[in-house]
Amino acid sequence: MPTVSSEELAAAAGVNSAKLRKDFSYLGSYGTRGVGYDVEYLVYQISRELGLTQDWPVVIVGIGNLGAALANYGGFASRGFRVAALIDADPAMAGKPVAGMPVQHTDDLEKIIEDNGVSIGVIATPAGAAQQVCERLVAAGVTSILNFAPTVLSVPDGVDVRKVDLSIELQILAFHEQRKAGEDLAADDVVPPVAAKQPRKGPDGDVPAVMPA
Amino acid sequence: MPTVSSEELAAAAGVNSAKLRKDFSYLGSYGTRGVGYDVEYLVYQISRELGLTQDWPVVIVGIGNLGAALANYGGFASRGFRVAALIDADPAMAGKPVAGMPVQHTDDLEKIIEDNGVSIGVIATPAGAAQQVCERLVAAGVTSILNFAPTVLSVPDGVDVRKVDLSIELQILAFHEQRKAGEDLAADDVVPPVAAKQPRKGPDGDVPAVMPA
DNA sequence: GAATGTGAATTTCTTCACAGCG
DNA sequence: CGCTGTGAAGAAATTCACATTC
Repeated sequence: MPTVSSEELAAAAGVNSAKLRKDFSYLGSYGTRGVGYDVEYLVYQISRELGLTQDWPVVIVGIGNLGAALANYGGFASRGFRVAALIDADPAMAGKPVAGMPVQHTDDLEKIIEDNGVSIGVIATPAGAAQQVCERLVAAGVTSILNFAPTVLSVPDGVDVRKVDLSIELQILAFHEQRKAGEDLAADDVVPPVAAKQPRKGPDGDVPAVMPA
Repeated sequence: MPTVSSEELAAAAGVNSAKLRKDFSYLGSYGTRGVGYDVEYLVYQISRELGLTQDWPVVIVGIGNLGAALANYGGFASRGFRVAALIDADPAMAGKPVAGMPVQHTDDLEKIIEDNGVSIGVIATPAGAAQQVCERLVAAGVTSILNFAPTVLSVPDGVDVRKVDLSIELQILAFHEQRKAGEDLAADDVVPPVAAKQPRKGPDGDVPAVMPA
């Protein structure tokens, strides 16, 4: 399939074709009127815009089950991420191979970051260790952190943190599940705009902005 | 702290106080004018609305590193989720304890779902097994699926699927990292609305609706 | 003829601002 | 007096619809 129309892409993605065209237009005019978009060229342009064509060395700190799962995760390599090092505080882990790579000790964290020019760190430690690890990463030059530990990290300005809470997705499913069960009540309910939205099939979904801890 | 004002909550969450009050108003009028919101009552009402007060039995299928990490994840219990069973296709895993619970074999999947009244399933299998597991879960009565496998699942109407792609969050960080690096170029760039947004510190962030596989 | 790119129209979301209540 | 709850105003996002290009 050498070319594709906005209509086809929109149908596949479950969005309006005009929105798709407008979004693409912000990246430039890569389509051909009367024909559509050249698939290969479009993929390249989007990949470049998203930074997928760059090589991003990352370190994973905390090689428990989750850290090991991340180290083995195939999706990283295909998106331009290269796991530069696995780091753990447990001396017993040091040297052990995980995902074909020896685990290194936390003592060497700063050197590893600097030697590999790492600017993105992944924290998969227990909650108690996360803030300290975070501070060492930042001090060593990391400016983006992906946090899997169930803690809110505080970082200086200029450092980005994204927190992944594995239970939030479950909570969203449970929320809709609850609605399914109480569907007959929905009619006489004062249905709030956000809550009333039925989940769609596509890769989307609404997360409330505010949620209790 | 027995009560809290919308102003305080808004500051803590990094949002506008009017938005917060309007959002709360959809749940009902739980505040007191001149005083604020009763913290305990508010937490209860929000929890109930989100379904956190219910008990949701879930099964985890695929007990590799990721499945084991999920089984051990403390965040589930506190949000009303109860891991009812761990299921794996490897006969060597059967009976082995993970997170204080014996792994069960896939053969018994249907019986486990029915006996426990499970409506939410978590798939942490390799990509190749995911669709088949999904179909068995659905046939056995599961109506919500959280998919960690790197595959798009197809399901019948009425079944919700949410896909967790661990690399997407990294990709978002890399996207902003790229912008940081090329900041001086930003000026003469035709900056698209979405892409131009700087990441904020709060628990938010924008994921493009359309992204190449 | 077919499909893009984009102003204009429309819809949705957010914020303002203030009446009303405790 | 302080703070909620909410109409009205304003801003942003989405969709329409069509001139334009291949």
